[in-house]
Amino acid sequence: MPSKHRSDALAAIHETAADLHRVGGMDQKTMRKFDALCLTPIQEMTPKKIRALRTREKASQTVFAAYLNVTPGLVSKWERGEKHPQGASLKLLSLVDKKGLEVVA
Amino acid sequence: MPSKHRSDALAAIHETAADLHRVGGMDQKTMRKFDALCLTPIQEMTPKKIRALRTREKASQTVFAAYLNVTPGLVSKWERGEKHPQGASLKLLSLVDKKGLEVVA
DNA sequence: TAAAGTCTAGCACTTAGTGCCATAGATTAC
DNA sequence: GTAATCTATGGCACTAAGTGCTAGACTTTA
Repeated sequence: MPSKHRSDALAAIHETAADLHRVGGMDQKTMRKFDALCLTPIQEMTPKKIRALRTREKASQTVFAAYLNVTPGLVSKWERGEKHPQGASLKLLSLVDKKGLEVVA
Repeated sequence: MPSKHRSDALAAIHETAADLHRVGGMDQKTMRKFDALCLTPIQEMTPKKIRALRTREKASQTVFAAYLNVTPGLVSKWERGEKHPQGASLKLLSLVDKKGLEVVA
């Protein structure tokens, strides 16, 4: 069940080939919508994936939490399925998944 | 009023010079606490700073929100001071502030 | 003139996230 | 051997961040 706002970005791209051909004429300031297309899709994060991610980075829950600017207790809850990251938290986890902990340092 | 968990990372570092000298002997897997020290401090984000940040990146609220995986409405609320980003959201904004929108693409 | 993008705004609502504390199993120090 | 520290779980109460929806006004593009 993809939430509505997820498709807002996609909705912003209901421009067809006509726009694409125009991209060449855009200066860097206005080709925002096109950039949005290049966002890495965000997959859901299961408890197992989160823990695997953290252990892959060889960080304790406390340290991992510090990197994400959240509480250690929350990381524990994520890994036990008590709470489910979404929005900015999910984005941050995806970032770490893709690029490693260092990028958020 | 720095929240408690903010100092957890710092609390994890109540190791003195004795530990620091030991760092040389640590392998990469266990020098976590030391890494935590290198986290860029997170400053609070005022509405003005958020808007300045977004306009600096030349993104509409909708596109900006897409990057952060939040709703456009929330970005609007941040910029009007109706809601205050914290935790993962704040971390994400700080990241964009420091490294630009591209790093979260 | 219409269509679409941009932002504000309000309202109802859910639940993520915090704070605190107590427990217990590992490690490490002394 | 035992005290300290790190580790993680778990519970409980609570706040407010964040979502969803919708309508309005303004500006830009076609």
